[in-house]
Amino acid sequence: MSATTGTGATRRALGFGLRATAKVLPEHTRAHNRAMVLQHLFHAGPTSRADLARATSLTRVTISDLVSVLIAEGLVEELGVQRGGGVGKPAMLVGMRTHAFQIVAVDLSDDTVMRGAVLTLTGEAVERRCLEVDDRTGDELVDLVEEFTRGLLDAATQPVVGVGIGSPGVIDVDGRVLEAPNRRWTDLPLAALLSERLDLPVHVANDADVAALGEYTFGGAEGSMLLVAVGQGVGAGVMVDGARVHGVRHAAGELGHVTVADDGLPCACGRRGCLETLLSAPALRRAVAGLDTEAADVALAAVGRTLGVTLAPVVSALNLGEVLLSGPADLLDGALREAAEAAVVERTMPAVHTGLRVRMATLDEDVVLSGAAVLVLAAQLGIS
Amino acid sequence: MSATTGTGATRRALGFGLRATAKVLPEHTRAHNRAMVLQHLFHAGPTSRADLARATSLTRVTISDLVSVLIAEGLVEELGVQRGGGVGKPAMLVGMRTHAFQIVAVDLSDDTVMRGAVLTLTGEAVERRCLEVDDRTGDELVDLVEEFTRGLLDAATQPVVGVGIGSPGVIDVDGRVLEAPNRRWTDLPLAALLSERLDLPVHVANDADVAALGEYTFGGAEGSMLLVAVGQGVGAGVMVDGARVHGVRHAAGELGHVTVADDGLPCACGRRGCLETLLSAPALRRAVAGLDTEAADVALAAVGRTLGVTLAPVVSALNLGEVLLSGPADLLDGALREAAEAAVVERTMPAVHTGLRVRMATLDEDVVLSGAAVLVLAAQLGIS
DNA sequence: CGACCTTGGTTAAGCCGCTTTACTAACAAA
DNA sequence: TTTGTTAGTAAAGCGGCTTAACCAAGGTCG
Repeated sequence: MSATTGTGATRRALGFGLRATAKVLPEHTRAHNRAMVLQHLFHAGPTSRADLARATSLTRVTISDLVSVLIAEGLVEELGVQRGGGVGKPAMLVGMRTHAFQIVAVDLSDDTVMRGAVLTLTGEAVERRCLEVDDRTGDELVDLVEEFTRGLLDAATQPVVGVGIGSPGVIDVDGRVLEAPNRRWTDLPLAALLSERLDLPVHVANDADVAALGEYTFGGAEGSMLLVAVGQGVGAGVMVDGARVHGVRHAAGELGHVTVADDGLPCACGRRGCLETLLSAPALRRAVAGLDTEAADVALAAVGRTLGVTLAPVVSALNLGEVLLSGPADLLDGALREAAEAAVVERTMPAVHTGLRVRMATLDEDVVLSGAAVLVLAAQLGIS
Repeated sequence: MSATTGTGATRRALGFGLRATAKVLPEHTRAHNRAMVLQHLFHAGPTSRADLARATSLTRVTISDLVSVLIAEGLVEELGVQRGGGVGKPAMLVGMRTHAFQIVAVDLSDDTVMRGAVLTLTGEAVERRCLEVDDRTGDELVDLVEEFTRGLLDAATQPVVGVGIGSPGVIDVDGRVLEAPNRRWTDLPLAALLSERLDLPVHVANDADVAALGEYTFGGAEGSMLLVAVGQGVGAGVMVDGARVHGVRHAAGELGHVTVADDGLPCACGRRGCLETLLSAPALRRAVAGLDTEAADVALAAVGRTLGVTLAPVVSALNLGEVLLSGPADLLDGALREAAEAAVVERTMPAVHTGLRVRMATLDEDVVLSGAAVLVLAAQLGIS
């Protein structure tokens, strides 16, 4: 027989044992290669057509064609010839028009205030807004999000590619909020709803997942990484081999309610000793309240160690390259982080922990907004 | 701008922040759709062209063309008309010729004896062989594997699609053994070497990873799952959203040397309290030696609980659907398994553990052989 | 200085792979 | 027997990439 090589088809588990793959058409080829070009321009900056061809291993002909379409769409522009090259005809640089389009991003991770921004395609904030939530929940909260988003859309000075939203809760790939107790959202198709009302592509995902995505694309994080987002609670976003992990019930990353202390404090979830009872902004502030620096560091290190102990099996199972901490730096970036790193290193084998870093996220308060932007970039342009 | 939708391009992290995607050509479209057809025939059995078209959402024309090629290659055959249908022309069933090709699989997970088999495409063993290793290591062991494989190839009664090997150690995607201390293999391109010598496609992967793959394809396991392989040590294979997890340094699944006891027994790795000091066939046998059934169950339950405590964060981070245990059933399938399941459930939130099962692997001693076969099926035919 | 070389980019022709449309084949129901 | 329904094939067309051949615009070198 001929040793024909099949593709590594993207698979998805469907119920019991049935695997579905989607058909691929010639135009998907185009979409893929187009995304590859945009991806390159996005990360490497202005590039000549010839260099694009070399980078993608497509031919100059195909690249030229592709670029001409992108120029016609306004996504790309010619930037003049590259001076000072060697022999041969000097190259014409083409680059993404990163400021000619904008993205609206909304961060719902805080219970009390929603934050939003108008961003360029490179994630620079052009306009920021905040809005008190005033204990609104359920449909009322949806209306408020819509209104808030409309305001941001009005503030946009360029065509908007789409809206990205990071929200707490369990959210499926289509942006349906399956469960977000604090918001009183259950099985709410938030993305579809807003997309309909705003007549724009809207993408919704879990805030911690989105934060991980943001760090991956804008923060330079590795493709196998876990981000621990510390706020009113704890969540995590996980990326494996460059792809977001969703899990069987879309609940991947729900680390806040793993038991970490056998006779720990009671938790809001009804059980005892959850990670969240120790590691959350309020819990940490309580833990260090009234202590001098030294004593506070001891307390923080204890929490850090617990985090490290909890993450060691995860790091081993996935052979992660990085663990990022996101949240209040005064609490996390110090004794806590160091103790967590030490514990992970101490409790894993060298093959797993060599090269591993436990570090702070680089995007600070904008992680979720940036990540929400990546959600849009990835879905609309294939960039991440 | 036009709201063009990009593809979810397959990405891979390359060093720091650089992402590479491979170009896609029209013929990749073909390969993908071809794999999809084979995949369907493999899992659903004989199917008419018209049903294949409906299942894949390709047109009957394309399916007919694809099938005719597969028939010409000998991979597929017509099986006569489907009797007793409703109105209309009765359909001609086509099916994979699962017995017209064979796969050679080798299991190197045991230190002392290598096991191998000639399998049909559905994983049925046609011939089994064993060979004492006699403390051979390094190049000598490679030669022995080659000789052993040659024997199996000679025993094959049908054309062989390829050779699959499951081996302990850290192994990269190209089948290069980066590190396998007990075999004295370091940075050994085993797959390339054997492929060259045997003039056949050879695929090599970690034994636990391969076991997970086997359970996924032949054992009906879910797409987000972790398999704990207990033998002379402990390893794990992880699948997330239907794809194998490799990790940054190809060391994903190395759970044996996670610390689980703060002042535990000394481990061969030089540290103390590794999971492997409690959970391995020898360690378990020692633990229950001389105990009556009840006392043995208490001892096994203690280990099971430790395993559950270790896995709880992993299950939460990935929202796994299943955890499988593979190894000696007399030790694992009972108090140990139940305690592990109880601990995972007890220590994770409902959204994570509802629907989760901790169960025994179904393929018993053949897991690694079956998995090695899947390695070949996936690489050569796109089936998994 | 002009011929030649090198590199960037475009045009034309061709192949591959899918779709739509239109056809034939084979059966059940009326 | 006619009609309707479903399976499968044939022909034409379109999208998307490649190769081959070309022009453009600069260096290098005799």
